[in-house]
Amino acid sequence: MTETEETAAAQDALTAGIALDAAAFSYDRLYSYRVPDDLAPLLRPGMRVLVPFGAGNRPRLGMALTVSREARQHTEHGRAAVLKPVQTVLDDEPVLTAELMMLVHHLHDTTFCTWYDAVRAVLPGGLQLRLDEQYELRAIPQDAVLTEAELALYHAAAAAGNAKKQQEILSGRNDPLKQKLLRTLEKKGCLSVIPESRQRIGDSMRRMVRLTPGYTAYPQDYRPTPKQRAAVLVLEEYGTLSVRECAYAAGVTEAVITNLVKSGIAETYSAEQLRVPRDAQVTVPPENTVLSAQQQAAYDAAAEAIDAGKAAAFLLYGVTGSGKTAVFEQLILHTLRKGRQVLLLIPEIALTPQVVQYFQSRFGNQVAMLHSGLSLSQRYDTDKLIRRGEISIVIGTRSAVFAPLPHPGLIILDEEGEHSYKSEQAPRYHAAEVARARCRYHNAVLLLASATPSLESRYLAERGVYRLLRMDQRFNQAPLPAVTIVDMNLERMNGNGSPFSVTLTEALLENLRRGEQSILLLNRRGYQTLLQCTRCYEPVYCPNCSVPLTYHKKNNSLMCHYCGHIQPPVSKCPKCGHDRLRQMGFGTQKLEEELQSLLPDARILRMDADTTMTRTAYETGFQAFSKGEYDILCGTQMIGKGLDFPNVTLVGVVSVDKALFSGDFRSYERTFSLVTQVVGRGGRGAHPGRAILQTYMPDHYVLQLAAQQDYDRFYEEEISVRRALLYPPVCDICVIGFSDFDERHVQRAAADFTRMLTDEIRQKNLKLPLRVLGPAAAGYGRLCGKYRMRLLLKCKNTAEMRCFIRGLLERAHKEKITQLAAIYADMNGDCGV
DNA sequence: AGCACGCCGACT
DNA sequence: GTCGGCGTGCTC
Repeated sequence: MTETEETAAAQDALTAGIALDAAAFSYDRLYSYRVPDDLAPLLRPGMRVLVPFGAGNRPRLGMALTVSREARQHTEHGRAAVLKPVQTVLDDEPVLTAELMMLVHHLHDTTFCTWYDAVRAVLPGGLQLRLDEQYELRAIPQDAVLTEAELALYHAAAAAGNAKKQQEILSGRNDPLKQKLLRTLEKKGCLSVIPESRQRIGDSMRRMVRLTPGYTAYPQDYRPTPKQRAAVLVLEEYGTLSVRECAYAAGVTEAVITNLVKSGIAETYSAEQLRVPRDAQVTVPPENTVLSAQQQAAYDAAAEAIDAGKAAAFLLYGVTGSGKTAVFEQLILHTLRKGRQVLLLIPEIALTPQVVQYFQSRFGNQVAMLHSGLSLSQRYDTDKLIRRGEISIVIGTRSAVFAPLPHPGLIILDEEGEHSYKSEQAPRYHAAEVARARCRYHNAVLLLASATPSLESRYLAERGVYRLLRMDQRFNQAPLPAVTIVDMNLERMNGNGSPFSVTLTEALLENLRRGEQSILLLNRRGYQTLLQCTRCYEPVYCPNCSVPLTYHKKNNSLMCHYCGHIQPPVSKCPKCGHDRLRQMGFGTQKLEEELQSLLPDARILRMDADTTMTRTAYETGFQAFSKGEYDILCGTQMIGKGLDFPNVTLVGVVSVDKALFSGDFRSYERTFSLVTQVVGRGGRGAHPGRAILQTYMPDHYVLQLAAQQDYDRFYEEEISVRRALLYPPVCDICVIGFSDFDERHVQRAAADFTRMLTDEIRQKNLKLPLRVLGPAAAGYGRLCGKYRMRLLLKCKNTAEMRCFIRGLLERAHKEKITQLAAIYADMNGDCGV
């Protein structure tokens, strides 16, 4: 077809808008492809395709976001752009719903990611495709001239014993040289390369067996052998079984079943097998729950909004122990009765088992959990059940916000201020933002809940964006623990060098005597947190990070908590060679040890990232503690969350002082939240609780307010600081991050970018409010061997501003700054670390 | 990222 | 004259 013919024929050609996999930010856009006539009936938006891309027309994976008949697009010169054709359609059915495609656009508009980054985020987990190649040798054409290397590879492959060996020899994975040979061989006609997409996960099927209607009607017409007879008896008893189970139950091999089928006595068929448990029983009917007056008021407000069928957002501020979970439960019941589904997000994977258990005991098999810790096949099956409408309640972590529920009516974010709701990789989204977009789309209700709402959410509630619901009384009027602040300076002056103040020690002993449980918080894991030279005072640093190494006693090694580096302990200072090092600080391991020697009879459970590597460890730990198998639970912040422990009457905060000064403007907020939550763990049952807060800064207002559980005062204090210093939520902050293994590269990239930014502001005569801070080394200047710098842009997060930043990133690539260092932009991301 | 195009020096 | 170095620019 000549170009003119093609132009005429293509006036209203079927065109697909494709998001390309593995496209770098600099050339990422929606590419238009022609849909050939034979693929036109197959291709719909939300399906994956292979398309030829670039000068070499190498097949690329892509997602069709639009399929439409539209007039031909034109290039700048007015000449009709010649579109390449879609090569293969990979899905039979769309894998993305219209709503998920809306979310792809939303993510792309708001988070400086590529189109396919956004696609990957919303794509149900089990559906990730991998691109692969298959090779077929052809006869060498007569006129072909091959190089020696080409000939060698060709003959090696031709001599391979079998097809599998041949593929192995030819496979050019991770071998650029071989890749090149394969391309030239293909060009010379000696080889065909067939692109293949591999879906690693599919439906799991099981061979089932049952008796035939013929046999059931006239069993006397058949003559089974004795072994077959045994299998028939099993089938008569159970009706239908898997072939395997049947053979096992009858004590015969599967060959016997095969013969049963041959003789027409039985028949087999395949049935779907789910790789997720579906055996939950309702033991606590939610209809029986009785709410307190405050709970009822919060429930009524949200339930009314659900009935109204219009998008609405609530911030539920409920003090620790006010019974938020019961409100969730009743709102879920209400939503299900409307025929709609519910999404409940929680901040940590480790919390899912107990939360899922709570809701499964009330809603049975309608509940499923979804998080990145599931195996691909579990995710695949869960997604399938959700799409099919067999799941009405999804409980999960951040990524579950994309769960393909057909028509959610309620989305809940529990502990909404937790920073795990913000993704730290592209797409750098916040689950609350995505949830808001989903609620707008479905006219659903968003419920953000916390005992210590983030400043951002509380601010939005004040501005009327969220409706504020308050629950400031504890359920059953249980009193808040009485908090004592202990000045550790006085303890040291009085000669107490141990991590436990006299007050805390006595309280622990008292609790032990009474048979009541205690919780101890220390936000440092490991044994000793620092190894320091006694001459030059230099701590022993991680070779890859600007972080001191932590000594772990269990494996007698020094570990880095950021990059995972492990090394044997050193006996000489790496800096000055001095051979006397002293161990400083203490972590949860040492805390446990000292606690044990202080209270030899106490049964102590330690929980931190080291003891809860597996999720079951967390679950069994929590269960054992709530059953009373331990007296004391000590650990890092993870013990501050989770469900009730009614028998806990003492909460001790051993130390959180360091958290107050982590270098992030949010460090006060986080510390307040941590202390408030862990203090609120106590005194939920019959006995009143007490809390002891050890600190070297007893007068610090954050600790004072946390001790009083006075969130409102804390908010007022903190918001005035944010106003004065211009920090979120009063403005937005966009972090521009730079990183590379070479320190000078990072410095030059950051400097060049900043220069370019100032130039761009002047040139474009930018009217948007913008204040530039930095560039400066990131909190930890080096992590995992990479040097890191950052530039902070205080700005207003508008479409215009994002467009400006996007432009900067593109220009950074054009000016080759991205060759010096990796650059990312993150709106309202983490400004510390 | 990959690939082609194009403009320079070293070679048959 | 031509082969191949890699700097530059584009990718529907």
